[in-house]
This record gives sequence, structure tokens and C-alpha cells, in this order.
Amino acid sequence: MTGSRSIPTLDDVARTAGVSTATVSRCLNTPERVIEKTRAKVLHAVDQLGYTPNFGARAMAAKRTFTIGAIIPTMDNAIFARGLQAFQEELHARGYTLLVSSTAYQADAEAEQIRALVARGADGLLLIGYERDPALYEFLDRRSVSTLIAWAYSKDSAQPSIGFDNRASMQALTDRVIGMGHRNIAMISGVTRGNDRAAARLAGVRDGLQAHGLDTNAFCVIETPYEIENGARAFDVLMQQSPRPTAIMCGNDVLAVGAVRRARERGIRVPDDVSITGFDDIELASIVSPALTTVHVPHREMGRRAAQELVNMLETGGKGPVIELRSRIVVRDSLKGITAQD
Amino acid sequence: MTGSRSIPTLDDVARTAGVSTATVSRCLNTPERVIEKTRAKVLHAVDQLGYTPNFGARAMAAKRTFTIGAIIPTMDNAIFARGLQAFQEELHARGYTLLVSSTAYQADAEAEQIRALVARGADGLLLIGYERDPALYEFLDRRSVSTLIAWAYSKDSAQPSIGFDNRASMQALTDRVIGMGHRNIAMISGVTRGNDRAAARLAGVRDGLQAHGLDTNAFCVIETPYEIENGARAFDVLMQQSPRPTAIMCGNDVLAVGAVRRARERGIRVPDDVSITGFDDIELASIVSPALTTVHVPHREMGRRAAQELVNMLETGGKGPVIELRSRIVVRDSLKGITAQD
DNA sequence: GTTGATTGTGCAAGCGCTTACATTTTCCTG
DNA sequence: CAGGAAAATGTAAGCGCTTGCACAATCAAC
Repeated sequence: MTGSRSIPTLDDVARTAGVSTATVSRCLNTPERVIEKTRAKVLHAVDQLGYTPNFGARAMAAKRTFTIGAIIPTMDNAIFARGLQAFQEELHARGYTLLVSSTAYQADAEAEQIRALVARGADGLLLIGYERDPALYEFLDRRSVSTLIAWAYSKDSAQPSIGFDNRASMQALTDRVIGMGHRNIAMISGVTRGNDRAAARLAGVRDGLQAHGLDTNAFCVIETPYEIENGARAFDVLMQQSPRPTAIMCGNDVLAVGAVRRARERGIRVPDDVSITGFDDIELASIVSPALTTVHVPHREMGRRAAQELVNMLETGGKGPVIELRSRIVVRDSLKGITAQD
Repeated sequence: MTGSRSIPTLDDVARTAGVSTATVSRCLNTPERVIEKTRAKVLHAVDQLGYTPNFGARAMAAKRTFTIGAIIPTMDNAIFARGLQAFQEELHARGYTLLVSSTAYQADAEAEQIRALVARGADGLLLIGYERDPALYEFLDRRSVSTLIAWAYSKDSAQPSIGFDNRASMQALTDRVIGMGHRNIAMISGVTRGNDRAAARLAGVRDGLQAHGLDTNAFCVIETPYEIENGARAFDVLMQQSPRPTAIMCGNDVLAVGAVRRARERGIRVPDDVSITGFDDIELASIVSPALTTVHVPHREMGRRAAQELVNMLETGGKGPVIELRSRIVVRDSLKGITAQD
């Protein structure tokens, strides 16, 4: 009906409502400062014209966007998806819009995405993990973009962050495995380069071994990218060692699921012949059979709280906290004790 | 080192480089139109100051953002994740930035997100499924935001779209199931209200039954939200029917996995006592045991091509195509034929 | 050394909005 | 009903950038 008229501006609304642009602007932003009658007139003009404010112009003039950006390594990953969804829901409830962008696990892409999001006016940013060029933090600081690190926790972090202690959690799990009699433990780790979470998990296993006086030199680790199939391949390699490890700890559930699957294909029984553990407790972990013993991470809670804290930082201008969330070990069938030497 | 100087503008760069703002702008946008020597001077000033263009201002002046928005029902869902990741990768390769936003499956939230993204200057939009208020299409048209519908295909679609025929695919699978001797078929469907994909899949099963002259009135369907646990519950309900269905077709893999799990918990053997099928072929489908017979959907290809087509629409100003992708049935262990009546 | 093309740059007008500040209107008080 | 405070509205100056147009510099050819 309206045909191809060009898109309406504040000015158009002002004209059709017979008021000044200032009044229209106030109607939209601080309605209580404009009298009922005028407001009605303006609002009517607004939807008669189908007016939508131009965000760029608004941001430029107001220096505030109510937009928050999140940059994650990949969208194709249950681990970030769940927490992010919670993050978005909480943000939405508080009147903010979340814009997500992914780097496909390329460190250099992150800098670019950060710039893109900041340039597009993000008031705040959610980033994953600590590891990045310090210049980036400086840049964000300079633009005064509140930034919260998630999925990571380190008690002496200089950056506001929320997460769990990957290293301690993994050490606890290792403890458990050793406590069940395993002495010959191998690991399938995610890629540690440029990924502090993966590195911390690996370190956690080492810590655990060391704490029990086991030889970390004999400790066999395979690093491989986040893919079920890679877990399967790594499993094959590890099973060619002799003596075979009695337990294989994996840096994440996806790799663990791959290992379990390959074990089944090879006729190797889990957990009778070899125990396997994961990390993250994604849905897959309880579906695969045998179900995975793993570390449960409170993703949704992390997302929700991240949103709360970030909004809080934005609105109070505060520095932001460093929050540790508690993970917990979930024992399922894929881990079994060893009593006698076989 | 730079301390808390405020953020540099084009003007600052111009001043330190000793040229006009126009020249700086040209250096950044059409470098070939400015002489080597000047360019060097300007570029030097740019990174000396750590200048980043203000996106809002740029968008306002240039009316082009190289940003594409995608709005999906939820991020917490393997189905969209994979395709979206591919979409993003392809877009990135072509110099566009992707911004993703989710609606948490609330139809009204979608309109809001569309506005948010458009207001933030998205040049183009990727939307999931056809079903939405026509006024939205009109709005997008008015703002001349190229829009592509994905995850859906209907040959007489008015909107440019890319996807597969949910209905025909499901009918094909139903065909297969019936061809294996099943006559008493039940379905666990996703929520069809406001979700044309789910509705099409349900319709597909009906088509299949009808094509074989089976009574669609006796056809039992349970609709339930996308959650493993819901699949499990629905399974319980269906198994209380008498006679029990011999095959349960599910609207998606997640529901199917729930059904499989519950079957195992109840000691009902799959596929001996009952066959179960899924749809989507997400990772889970091949991990669960028995592995799911399902419909494989080319998610990554869809994402990649969506990116290509959308960019193409943007750059040529064309209308955009309606593309059908082919799905295929993947037969795994969860489906078994019936020969004798039991 | 002119002259006329051919670049390379600068000037300045917006783009659509917000917000101090100025102005007008309204409302209460005495 | 005058007077003044308070509330509502208008005016206009930017926010940081792009780009059409005008002007200056360069260069080849005569």
C-alpha cells in the first residue's frame, strides 16, 4: 500500500505529527517528558509511517547502543551453544540485544571480529578464554567497552571473568581415576595452542599424576582438534602402546565419544578393557554407551550470570568481578576401577 | 603508553597527517585514487593513532555496511549450528561480517530481532522458515534489505529461499518404513505451531500413509518441544497404546534419541520390538545405539550456498533464487522390517 | 614556456539522531 | 487576575563519516 516510498526519518515523523524532531526523539526515548496528547499524536505518526530509528545515527548521537557482542570460537559446538543461549535470554530480559560472531578457531580472526563488533557500537563484549594479544585489551579499554571473559577462571586474572577452574577440575577427575587403581593413564587432549582451556585441562591431568607420584614422563598425550573422528583416531594410536593404558582421559566429551565409538568398533570393551573419561558433560555424554564419566560444567548458569555481571559493569561503570563457578564430577559407566593387575 | 586519550576520529588522523578528512577517507576506501606518498603518510598516522572508523557514521554516510544478519530460533541446537557455521565461514571469505541473533523460539521476538539487525545496518538477512507476519516481508522490502529464507523449500515460494523439501523427504522415509512392512505407525512430532518445518514433516508422514491407503485417522501423533527428555516421555505415552505401534517416526533426531533412550530404560528392544526413525542426521544420530535411521540434510552445503546466494543478491540487486537441496535417507540400525505379524 | 588534459586534494554539505539551552505554555499561589 | 515556578516544546549544534564539486598540481605535447 505504501508502495516504494523511501524509508521515513525522524524528520518525516516530526513533520506529519506537526512537532519538532526533538519532541519525537523524546517520545521515543523519554516518553515521560512529553505530554500525553502530543505523545499520542507522535506515536500515531510513527506507526502510520512505519518508522524505525536509524541505529547508526542514534548510536553516534547518544553514545549508547544497548548491544552486546559475543565472540566465540565456533557456533558448531554444543559447549558454547548452551551457555550462549542462556546469555542471550538473560540479556534480552534486560533490554539488550546480543550479536554473536565466530572466529572458526582462528586467533587472528578474533581481533577482526572484536573490531567489527566494537565499531558497530557494542557497549560490552563477551570473550572466551584469556589468551589473546594484550593490545586487544588495551584497545577495548581505550574505547571503554566493558569486557567479560567467560569459560575461564584464574584467581589472579587481571580481566573480569566468569568460569570454572579447568585445571583444578581436571586434576580432581584425575585423582578419582587414580584412586580407582589406574596407574597407566593416557590422554587425548584438545589443541592447546592458543586455547588456554585445553592447556589447563592437560595441566590438570599432569598435576594429578604428579600429586600421586606417577611418572609424568611416561604420560602419553595426543593433541587433536575438536572432532569425534579425531578422538577415534587418537584412540587407535594410544591402543598400540604397550603396555596399553588402562584409562584414557579426554580433554572434552567430543573426543571421548570418538574414543568410545572406536573402542566399540574394535571390539575393545569399555570400561572393562579400558576406561574413558570426558569433560563438559554435553548431551552426548549421557547418550553414548557406555555413558561417559565426565566433568559437569554449569553452562547455562555461566551464561546467565555472565549476562548479569556484564550488564552490571555497563550500567555502573564498575570494573567487574572474577567469578569461579563450581564444576562437578559425574560418574557414569565409562570409568571402572582396577583391583587386580591383569 | 597512549594512556587515556579519547578515541581518535577521521579528523584527528587528517590533522596529524596534514591532509583533509576527505583524503583520509579516500585512503581507506578507494586507495587507488590517492597518490602513493600521501597514502603512506596517512596510513602511518592511522596506526600511530590506532584509528578505527566509526561504523555508525560510516554506514550513515555510505549506506552500506558489509554486514549480514541471521536470526535463528535457538543457538542451542545442533541443527542450526552446523549450517550457520558454514554460512559464516563463506561470508567471511567474501568480506562480510555475520551477526547472529536468536529468538528462543518466540515468534514475536523475531520481529524485534529483525528490526534490531536492520537498524544496525544489516545489508542482508538470513531467516529460518517461511512462516511469519507478511508485514515483516513488507518492512524488509521497504528498507531494501535482501532476505533469504533457509532451512525451508517450497517450489512456489514468493521469497528467495534455500532448503530441502521437509514434506517430501518425510514422505519418502515413511514410504520406506511402510515398505518394510510396518502398518501401525505413530509419530513424535516437533511443535508445529509457528514452525513450518515441523508441520511439513508431519504432513509428509500423513502423505505417506495416505499414499499406501493406510488410515490416517488411526494415526497417533504426539507434539512436543525439541528436547531429548520430551522424546522419552512421548515414547512412554505411545507405548501404552494398544496395539502398540511397530514403528515410531520422529520429527527430528533429538526426539528420536529420547525415544531410543527410554526404550532401553524400559527394556523395550529397538528395533526388534519397535522401530524408531529420526530426521536431520545430527551427530547424535550415529552415536546413539542403535544408531538412527534418519534423513540426512546437507547443512553445511546449505549454509555455504546461502552465503553465496545472499551476497549475490546484495551485489547484483537481484531477486534471489529458490533452491532445493536434496536430502537423503540414511539407513541405520534403529529401523527393521516386519515380516510376520507378531 | 604555454596550453589543455589528467590526476590529486580540499571544501563543505549532508546522513539521522540526541540533547543542552532557549522559549513558550501551563498551572498554582496569593 | 497578576506573577512566577514548573512543565512542555522548539532550536540548533554537533556525533564521525562520505562524496559531489571545485580547485590546484602535474605532465605531455606543441
